[in-house]
Amino acid sequence: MYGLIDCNNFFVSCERVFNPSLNGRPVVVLSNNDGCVIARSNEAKALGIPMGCPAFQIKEHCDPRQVVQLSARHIVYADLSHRIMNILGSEVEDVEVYSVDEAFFRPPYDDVEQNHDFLARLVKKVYRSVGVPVSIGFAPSRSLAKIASHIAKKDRRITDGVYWLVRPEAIDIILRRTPIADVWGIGRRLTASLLERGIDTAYKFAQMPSGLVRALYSVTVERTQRELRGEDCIPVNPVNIAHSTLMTSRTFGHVLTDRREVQDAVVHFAQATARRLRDEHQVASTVTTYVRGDRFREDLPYYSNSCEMRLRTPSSSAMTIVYYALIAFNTIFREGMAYRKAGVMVGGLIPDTMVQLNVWDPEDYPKQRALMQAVDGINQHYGAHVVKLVPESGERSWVPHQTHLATTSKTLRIYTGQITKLPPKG
DNA sequence: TCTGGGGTCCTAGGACCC
DNA sequence: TCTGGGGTCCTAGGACCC
Repeated sequence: MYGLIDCNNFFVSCERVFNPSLNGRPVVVLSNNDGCVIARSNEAKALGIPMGCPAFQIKEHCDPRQVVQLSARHIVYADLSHRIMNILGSEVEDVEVYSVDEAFFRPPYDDVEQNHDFLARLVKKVYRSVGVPVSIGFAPSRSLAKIASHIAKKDRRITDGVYWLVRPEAIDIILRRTPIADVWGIGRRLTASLLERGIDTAYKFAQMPSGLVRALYSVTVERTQRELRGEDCIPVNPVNIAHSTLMTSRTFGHVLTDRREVQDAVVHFAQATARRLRDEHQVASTVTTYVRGDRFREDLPYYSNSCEMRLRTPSSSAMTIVYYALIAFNTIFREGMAYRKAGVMVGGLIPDTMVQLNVWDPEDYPKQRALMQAVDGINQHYGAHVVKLVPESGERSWVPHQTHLATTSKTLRIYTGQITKLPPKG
């Protein structure tokens, strides 16, 4: 049996924790550059604003003046997420954090009624202590738990925020009412393909011969099908386990053409990625830099390219990651092109305790490691960017804009890292 | 005027080997 | 005329997720 806890309209709910006047109003949270809608309150959903809607198209769905638009503050959301996951971890076993606003877990009782009561209390406890409303579903498989949690969310009044799908007859009834597109793991392409075959509900999909599903699509899709039949077979990677790739990328606030300006961004992304590597106690075997133009500007030449570098010795040192990211950047940068986005990705990650030193490597691994520890220590103490190792111009002409940041109290600005402890004078 | 960021897994096909 | 067979490893690209 699996439980799934899912935060309702998570980013909007987080903003409401700090600004209760947003309650009851249509609120959306916007992605970087205030580009797309990435979270909607129920009121905003009711106005017909779709997920992923570009901000400038909100007016096609309603009067934009009635909608509160907020720039995303992911640091705040991550923190509230941790608090919720900690509460969950203190109440149930086998928590698998699946995303910032979702986690699977094992419900504690054999009896469904007992579980329901216990989890309904958990929903209340999370709301009381963190202020974010959550929904919980539980079922024999994760895919069914997903469907159950959606019902729990939708019919909150009658479900206490908890819904279970356990008896086969009940599962059948619900699957008949579940559009195929709503099944976890069935995206746009698969939906289109299945609809062509007349498969429009989760129930019809579950009834297809497994061999056919396997032959037409893949083992992944077949597993999803078995999940709907109540079999537990999706190996959700315990996210507490290390990543296998890490990426930092941004769409710039505007198109850049100057090499220095784009390079600035690449250096910044490489440093940020190296920092995350060290936080995870991992080292990278490859570094990839990519750049691309603005896919919506037909008046500019479009160019997109990437280059992967293999490191002689896996590393998490900012100097090394930046060094390779810049070699890759210089390989792909073309004068005369217009750049709107860049990113640095590291791959082939392994625990930093497992590095094989390469005797031919001129880089002095232990020294670099000690240096990075010192840098991280200083930055930890005095605030994020006191010490940098590599030249950034400081102009940061690439920085995305965020014009709808919530005005907040000083306490919250400290809390979100907008104000940090200053170094002592002298 | 304005269109996000960060991940995972699977498969097909090529290189290479015996 | 005839031109093996099977295995592994790697990579690029597609599909999906939140």
